[in-house]
Amino acid sequence: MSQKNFTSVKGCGTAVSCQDCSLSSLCLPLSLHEQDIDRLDAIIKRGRPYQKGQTIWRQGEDFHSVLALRSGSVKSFITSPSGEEQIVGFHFAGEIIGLNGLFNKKYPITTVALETTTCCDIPYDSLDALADDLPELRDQLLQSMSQEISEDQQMMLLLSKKTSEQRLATFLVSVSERFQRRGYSATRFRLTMSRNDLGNFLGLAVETISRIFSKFQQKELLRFLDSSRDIELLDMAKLYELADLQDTQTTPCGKKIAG
Amino acid sequence: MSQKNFTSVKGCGTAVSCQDCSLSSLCLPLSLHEQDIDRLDAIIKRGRPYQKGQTIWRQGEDFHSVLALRSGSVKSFITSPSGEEQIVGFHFAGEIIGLNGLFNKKYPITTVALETTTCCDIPYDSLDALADDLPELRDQLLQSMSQEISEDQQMMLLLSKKTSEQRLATFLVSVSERFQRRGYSATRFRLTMSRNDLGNFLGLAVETISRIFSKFQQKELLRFLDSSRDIELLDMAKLYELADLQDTQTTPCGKKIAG
DNA sequence: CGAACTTTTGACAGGCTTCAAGACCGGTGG
DNA sequence: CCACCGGTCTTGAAGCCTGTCAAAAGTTCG
Repeated sequence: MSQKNFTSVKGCGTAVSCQDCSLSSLCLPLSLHEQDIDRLDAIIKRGRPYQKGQTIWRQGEDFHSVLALRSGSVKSFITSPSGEEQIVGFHFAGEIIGLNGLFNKKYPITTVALETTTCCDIPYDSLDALADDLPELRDQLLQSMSQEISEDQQMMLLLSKKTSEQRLATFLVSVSERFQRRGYSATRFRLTMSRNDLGNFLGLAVETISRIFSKFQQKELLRFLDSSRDIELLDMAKLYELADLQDTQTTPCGKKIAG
Repeated sequence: MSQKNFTSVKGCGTAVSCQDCSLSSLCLPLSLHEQDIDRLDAIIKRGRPYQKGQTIWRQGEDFHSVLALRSGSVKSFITSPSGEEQIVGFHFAGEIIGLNGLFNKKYPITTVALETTTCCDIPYDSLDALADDLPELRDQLLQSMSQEISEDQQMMLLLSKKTSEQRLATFLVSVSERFQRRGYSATRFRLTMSRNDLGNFLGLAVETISRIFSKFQQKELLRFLDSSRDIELLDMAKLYELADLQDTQTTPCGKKIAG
């Protein structure tokens, strides 16, 4: 099964500068002046891609930089002392991850690539220094984190109050909105995470995820294309109704594009 | 039933400046110079106390300021379109609330006093201006939010993976640590929230909360003093074991003192 | 092509919710 | 001071949603 186009990022090759990157409007929605963007551009390191399953950073590791995802997708999870794992978010191209390593200067989560993933590495020391001069950048960082808090709290509501059907509907609608905002189809996309990951994230067993997907197909709310990972949403209205979503500004089930 | 001493805050009357406030080491853990504290002090407004049940701000309201709680306690919750409410945190004296209103310039949560509560009002415009000059203050704000993200994510794990007993144990141990850090007893304190609030927060029915408390009393893990709100923890070791807590830096079930 | 993994589907069980009723508590007024 | 009332808390019984166990079908990749 080949990677679908709508999850890949074009026009942002390894040599491209921030200013020319097609993601700049996503990962740099702040109103930076051209020269400021150049300064940010100067501190960014473009590393080699992470392969599927590769760990980007591990919980407890020293915090050193934040990453702007240029293509691909990742999952982040926390691990309890007894070994229980909880996925706390999926992230796609155009999103910035790792900011929550700020507290305590250690990454509080483990982040793993769900597919081949490329990203821009932004050393935090440099970012911090740059933020000294640029109030807009500071605001951007604060807002990103503020938004993440809201999203996590909506996840708390999901995990605490919603039924399995509502949870999956919420997830699908949220992901749909994120893709749409990024210019891709809102109704057809690839789920790069396994059913297992999905269940873990939504607080459900794998089997339950599978069952709800089957039920949704019977109800003709959605269907799968070539594989069980390529999905088409057929009845957005019903899905939205099921989801009982807060508003269009923040959604649970992973972070939207900052800003 | 009179208010227990260990939840009240002494030496921080209405006329006291930040510098002399007994909470300064809690709500101002940042390494501000004396003159900087004076500047912060100057922008803080000390309003009249909120009564039990009174709303401090409502979800969707325009964001204008953050609050430093000087005494009392509050609960914060989000409301879904269908009216479902989810408590996302309890806050006690020495904690700063409202920072997550930053994103979108609206409060994403409703906050209500659980008892008579006094607080310092910090207008965000002033705080923002002050942060321009004080890198330490900026770091403090970022770290507070970063910490809250970690705590919310541990709540996700709790809601997604833990049993009812583990949830309640986690809550008790977390609250205990927060009180201890503030200099109060780690084993005897007053639960200012109702069983209903507790259940809502932990994703359990009121009846379940009640049943687990009974079970914990049978097991002699804890006992209640005069009322069902005044608790004494008898077996911290067992409670910790049950809780399966991440580490001592961040705990779910509400925010610790920032810093 | 085969091994390992993922996904689906069925049967059953269990933890928690729901429903119901009674006990307890805290505040009010006679 | 005490009786009363509304709300909170506790306890029991029954039911359901979701998890667990098991097995088969589908998918991926060397």
